[in-house]
Amino acid sequence: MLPSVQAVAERAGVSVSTVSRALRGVAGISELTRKRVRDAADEIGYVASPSASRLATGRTSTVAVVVPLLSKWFFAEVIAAAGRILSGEGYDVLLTELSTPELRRTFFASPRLHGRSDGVIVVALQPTQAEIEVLEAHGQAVALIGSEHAGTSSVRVDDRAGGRAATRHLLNLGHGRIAFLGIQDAPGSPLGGVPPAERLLGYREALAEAGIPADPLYEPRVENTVDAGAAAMAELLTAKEPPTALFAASDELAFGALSTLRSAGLGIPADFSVVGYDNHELAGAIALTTMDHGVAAQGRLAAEALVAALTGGNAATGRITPRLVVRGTTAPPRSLRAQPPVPHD
Amino acid sequence: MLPSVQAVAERAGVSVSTVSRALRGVAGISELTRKRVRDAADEIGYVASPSASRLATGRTSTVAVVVPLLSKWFFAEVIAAAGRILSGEGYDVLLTELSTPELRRTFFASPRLHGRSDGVIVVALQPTQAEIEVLEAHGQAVALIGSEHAGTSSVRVDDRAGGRAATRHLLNLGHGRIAFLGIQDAPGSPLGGVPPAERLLGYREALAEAGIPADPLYEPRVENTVDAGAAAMAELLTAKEPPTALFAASDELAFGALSTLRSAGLGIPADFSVVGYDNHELAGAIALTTMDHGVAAQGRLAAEALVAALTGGNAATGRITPRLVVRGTTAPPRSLRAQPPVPHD
DNA sequence: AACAATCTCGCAAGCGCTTGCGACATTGGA
DNA sequence: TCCAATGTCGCAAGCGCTTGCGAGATTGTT
Repeated sequence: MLPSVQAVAERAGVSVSTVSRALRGVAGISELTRKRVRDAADEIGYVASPSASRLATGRTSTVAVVVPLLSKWFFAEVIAAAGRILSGEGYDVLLTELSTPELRRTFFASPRLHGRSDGVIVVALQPTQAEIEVLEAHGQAVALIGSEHAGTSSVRVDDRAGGRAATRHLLNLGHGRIAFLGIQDAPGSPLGGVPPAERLLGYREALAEAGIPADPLYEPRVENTVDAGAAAMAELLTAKEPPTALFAASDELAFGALSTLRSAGLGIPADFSVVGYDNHELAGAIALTTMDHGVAAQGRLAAEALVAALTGGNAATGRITPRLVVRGTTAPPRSLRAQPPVPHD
Repeated sequence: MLPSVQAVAERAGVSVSTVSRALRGVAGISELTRKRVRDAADEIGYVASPSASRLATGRTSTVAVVVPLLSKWFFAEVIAAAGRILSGEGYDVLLTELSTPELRRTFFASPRLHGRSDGVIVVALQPTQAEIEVLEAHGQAVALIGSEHAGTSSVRVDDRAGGRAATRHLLNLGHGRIAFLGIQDAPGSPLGGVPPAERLLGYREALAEAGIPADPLYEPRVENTVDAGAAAMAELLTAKEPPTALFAASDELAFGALSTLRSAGLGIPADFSVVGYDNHELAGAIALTTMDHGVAAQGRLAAEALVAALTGGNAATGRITPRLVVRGTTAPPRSLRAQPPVPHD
């Protein structure tokens, strides 16, 4: 039991209400007594009991961050970025990992957060309209990352543009046979929704622009893990006419693909080009060419939107356009490299 | 404003105190009325206000997890593992990132956590005895990861044994010139303490066992990043007599070293062997031989120890012995490979 | 000099739950 | 049949803070 308002009040010779107002900067207290109170509080090391003030005000100054899988770099990075904004604004951050469909279901069904947080940032997971409404019914302001819904704050990444850019980069290098390695929810994954197909659409658009027909065999979709990426790449190499380049929908998939390519004896980027998606913390270490979609920025924007909503603003949606980061895994296909450039026309 | 005890009490035709006791399983309530109360509560979707019960009981059912840097895999993994235990036990988990010395200082100086959490898991950061006492003075039970202090729970990794094992692996392969790449706090890092020198000690021990003198030039220490690892490796390659193998104190450093080695044209593991430390999520993707020190287990053990302490147990310390995971970055040195094995005596 | 407008601050009633204590009902034993 | 044990439940006093309202004190106006 640390000192209470009582103690401060006595020490400063004022009432508890004055202490409360003085310490929180409420108007109607003279500068002089305010200072006196502050000093008294400092002297005895007073700090208001969160539970008590939460009970009295009904606000918790806490926001929950909900992710499907904490240990993946993307989520950790988002949380870190959001957390910095949030704690800077005086909010506590409550962490919730919904790593199984079971957890996910009960989370959205029960009033779990009620009275625990004022708002929640939902990362990926693609909550349904109904699920969002449940959260709101329990007094939560909500901000979305990786999905969007009319009327609720969110940060939107233009993955279609990203997909286009990645693919065009490969096309511009001269590749004609470009495969796309997409993400598909594993059974038992908590994501509960089709992950962004936008990257695939961007890929197809770019191909169409170049007059190249889409080929289903070039569009495998697998679970988002290194191993799955490796396996899928191996599969692609067995095609009658294997691709000369790969656009992977995540860096992890790209990592897997690269490891398969390397152990297959293919030179990167001499024999095969790969571009990833994320600009993972370790993409640089592997020299992976990839799309940076501002992961930290996503967290930051969501946090800012939520704070705004919590302080009287209304729903806002941030936008991010991914940008290409060229490193060492992309180059013109071998077929083009020996011969001099063909004069156009 | 969701339903309160009042509402449940009226609906069930009992007093609020009975509702409270019935719902929390306190003895002294007949099974019949208990059920009646439970039903009433379910029907109107009642859930107790955390703030109110926290205020009344003085317990928060929350534990804080404090890390220096959230976005690093190690910390994310620890948090994830600890979080699963904690939420399984009914605790909320509060996240605190102390990414600057400034944040670190004010965190340990102020009663930040007071009334917010019942306990705290401090990961790395190596808090001083005094800092721990401050936490305890503010009513926190504490569990340590990556440091230890008499009387407080902690999980201890035998890094010396780990260092020995990694180095012996290299020695056993026949390497004689083995460098150690250690971790050193960057200025401005929040760690605030010398990171585990134990790995270095283990390395030296193994060397001594083999009768190989330690060489300061073979023991650079750098910031724990991929880039720093890459730079340090480059430096090592300029030695008059460069090493043929490296034991890196973290996988990130190893990643950096590998990238330097590869771009230097050295074959891995043909020309150079590397063993890391962590068994990073992506170590497999790179086929990195490394020491697994049960990162998730560390989080789990700390959480369990804390829960035990919170429920009346006393300080416990978990122990972990790292184990070697052999992958593709280690092999006998080139010098040994051409010639047939020498018959031992 | 008198009165209205402002400033400052204290009173007291909550916020929604927990819990010690006592009242009443029920049961069993003598 | 009477009394002591036991079992169930309600009363009411907090837990520590916030805040509407009103009382004095202070300042400015005419």
